[in-house]
Amino acid sequence: MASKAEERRNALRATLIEKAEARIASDGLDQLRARDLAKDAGCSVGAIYNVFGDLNELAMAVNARTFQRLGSTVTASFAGKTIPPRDRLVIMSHAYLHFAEEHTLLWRALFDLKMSSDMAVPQWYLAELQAVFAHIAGPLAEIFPDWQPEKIGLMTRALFSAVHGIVLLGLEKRISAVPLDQIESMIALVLANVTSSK
Amino acid sequence: MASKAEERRNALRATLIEKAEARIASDGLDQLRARDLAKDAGCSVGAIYNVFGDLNELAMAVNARTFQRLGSTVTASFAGKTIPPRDRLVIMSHAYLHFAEEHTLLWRALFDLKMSSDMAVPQWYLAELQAVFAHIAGPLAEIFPDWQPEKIGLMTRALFSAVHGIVLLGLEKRISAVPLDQIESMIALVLANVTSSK
DNA sequence: GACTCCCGTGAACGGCGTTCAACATAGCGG
DNA sequence: CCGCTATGTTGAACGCCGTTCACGGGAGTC
Repeated sequence: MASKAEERRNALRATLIEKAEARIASDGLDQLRARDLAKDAGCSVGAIYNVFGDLNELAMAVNARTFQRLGSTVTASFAGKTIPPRDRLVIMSHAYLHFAEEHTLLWRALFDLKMSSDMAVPQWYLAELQAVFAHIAGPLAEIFPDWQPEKIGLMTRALFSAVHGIVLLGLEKRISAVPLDQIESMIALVLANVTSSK
Repeated sequence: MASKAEERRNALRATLIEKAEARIASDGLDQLRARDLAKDAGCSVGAIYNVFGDLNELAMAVNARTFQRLGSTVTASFAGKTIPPRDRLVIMSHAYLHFAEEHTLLWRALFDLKMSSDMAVPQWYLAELQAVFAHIAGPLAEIFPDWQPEKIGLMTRALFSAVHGIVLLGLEKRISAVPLDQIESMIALVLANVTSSK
């Protein structure tokens, strides 16, 4: 049976993801080195390539975890409470901001990784994204009951992108070190104006 | 006199910037190679390092040009015309979008370059950014004459970041290949709702 | 014409991701 | 319990990268 071998393989896979995540979290995706990783995981460099095709695949696996944790955090921010749709959008956005701020390098790795080259976008990626979009589209449909689904969809993506942009540039130190509560204000300001009925 | 030498040095500097820009525009910042560049410019690899400290400095010089052209494009989009402040914001944003779409790789290099490490943010960078902010703050002050300058400044940065985010994710193929006119609609949708008086 | 200084040159260096021939080991039929 | 094979593991080696530096040649000076 291959259970022994497969078990070790899965154990190594888990270890590699864990160590890679730690290294990305502390030093950034661009500082991930195969030799460092082998040392961290107590294996040889070649062993990495028996589990993952290349370092990108490993980084993808880390991103999958990060993305899921991000989704859970955003979902948990409003779950179980009864909150007006406008406030729900603000609370979710703030949850997104705080996740990005607390796990900046892991969060950045989600977008720094270039997967355009060869393979298609993985399934889990689109699934998580759709879940996030659904969380935004729901409140929007409540706020604008007369809007067509297409317009709701467009606004959903627009709002997600807008909040993402505010968080991205707000956390970027070189442009302007914006205090966290000011970034919160920016998000609230934009969302309040966008979602206020005319 | 050092005029002969200095002349050649400046000529090489200009050539290197030109060739580097061409290579970034066609292949992206991460495909910029010192050896390729030396071949393009007809010099040795070492000569590059007599003009620039490293390839980052050269990429910075390319970014400076790109940033100035971006600023000119956005400014020209509404110059000389008398346009209501709301429409001016939309027109500027669309000019930003089209510049990013037409010079995607050069535009992306503006943000991909990591200058956090050692040196301070260059002066031209902040100056150009302030010019862009001024173009946004003007219309905003017209639309919201009763807002405090601090709130105008916050909204200025928020709107810039939001539009940037919409353009960024809209042009990102992996998330969803959004047609250009849909990105325009998203920007218009957000700006219309943000700048509409309640 | 000789001397000096400076700058372009490209081979060399260290570090990277990735590969692969050599080796170790686990599973298995006898 | 013993070979035999097939699969997993290893780390030296490969090719490519940015960057450096000892060398050689050409310009400026007397």
